[in-house]
Amino acid sequence: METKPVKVSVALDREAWIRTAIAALAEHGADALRVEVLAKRCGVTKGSFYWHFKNKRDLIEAVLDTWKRGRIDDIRKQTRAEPGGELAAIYHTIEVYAAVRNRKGIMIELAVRDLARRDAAAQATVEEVDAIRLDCSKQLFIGCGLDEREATARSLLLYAYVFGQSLMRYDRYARDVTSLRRWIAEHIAH
Amino acid sequence: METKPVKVSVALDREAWIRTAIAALAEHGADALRVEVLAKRCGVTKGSFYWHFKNKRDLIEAVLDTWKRGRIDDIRKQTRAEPGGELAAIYHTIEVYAAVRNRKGIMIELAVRDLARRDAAAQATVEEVDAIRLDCSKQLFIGCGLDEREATARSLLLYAYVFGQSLMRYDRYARDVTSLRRWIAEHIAH
DNA sequence: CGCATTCCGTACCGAAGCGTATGGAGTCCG
DNA sequence: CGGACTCCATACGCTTCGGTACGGAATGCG
Repeated sequence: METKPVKVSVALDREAWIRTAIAALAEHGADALRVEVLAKRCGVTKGSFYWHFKNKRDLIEAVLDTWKRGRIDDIRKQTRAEPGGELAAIYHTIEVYAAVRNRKGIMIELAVRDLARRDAAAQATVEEVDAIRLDCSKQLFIGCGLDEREATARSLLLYAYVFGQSLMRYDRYARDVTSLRRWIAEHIAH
Repeated sequence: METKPVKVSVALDREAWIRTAIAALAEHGADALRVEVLAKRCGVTKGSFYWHFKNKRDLIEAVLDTWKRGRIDDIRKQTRAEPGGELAAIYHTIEVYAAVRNRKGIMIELAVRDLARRDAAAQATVEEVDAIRLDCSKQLFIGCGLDEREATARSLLLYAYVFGQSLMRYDRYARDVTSLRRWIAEHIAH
């Protein structure tokens, strides 16, 4: 019982490392997960790191787990649409990933997907999150009255579009990017 | 004049390094561009590398340049559609990036885009290629009779979809992935 | 007070990375 | 034959990274 405050403190510091790691992931990509670099960022040294984590792999898996839980929570929130609000939820999902705002979240998303190309655990994490995302989005489309096949397809198109769009820079491609995005969002939604 | 055969040979070896680098890029991602690793792959040592290249940066820019020229050539070919064949060219473009086949090309594409997030030169290269791709694709849609706004939007949607789709694993998402992809391709094309 | 636990700093090791210097084998050419 | 040039191997220095070992300050607790 008396170990409770201690463990809380430990958990906090471990969480601080994970938060710093995710921030580094957002700013410098997947290869920014270097122990001494993160230590400097935390204002401590490696000694602290190897107290809280078994090794680098331990941190990576903790980061993946934290990221996964955060994504799943977000998905649940966005999908918890009252009947009749499905279309609005769909538009909201598209807009959340529309570059400008939420840039940090997008950068993390891309960094994790980059990790997934060389790391089986990251690959599994991404697949799990994507499966939930696709399914929840599909339910929204079904709630709009679409049949199974169309809902499935539109859901995949939605996420493939938002991720692919975050890989590109099309500022100069069109005069009115906002109008462009709106057309696409409408074309995906219905 | 007599230096001609020599220079050809030199160019060939330099090209061999670049080809090896691009192959490593496809297999192990952006951080696979390491001098000694590539040297082992080429069956030589660093001594050869630093004869053909000033430094690692020199190789990266050569790789980017080679990739850029290859992409632009491909785009020109795919877009050189005879009048009336625009729609077929659009479908072909989508199918080329549909994961299964051409996996190597997709992996290179993702690796270069990963580089672009931390490297200004790579960023510029990607932007240049994307600009041409989007423009050529837009012309195809215009050739199908669409107005400027819709052609612009569908073109962006097309490329964002194919890139984003290559970031995901949706094998288990639907029973008939082929049917899924066909629905989406038709929805993007018209 | 004194001991144990928590948390972190320091020092060190081996591996791997980039880049340089230098020599040497082969080739071309007068 | 002999020099010059091409291409690469070897050896080295420097830095960074992951990981371990150990010590020490701080804190809590009997």
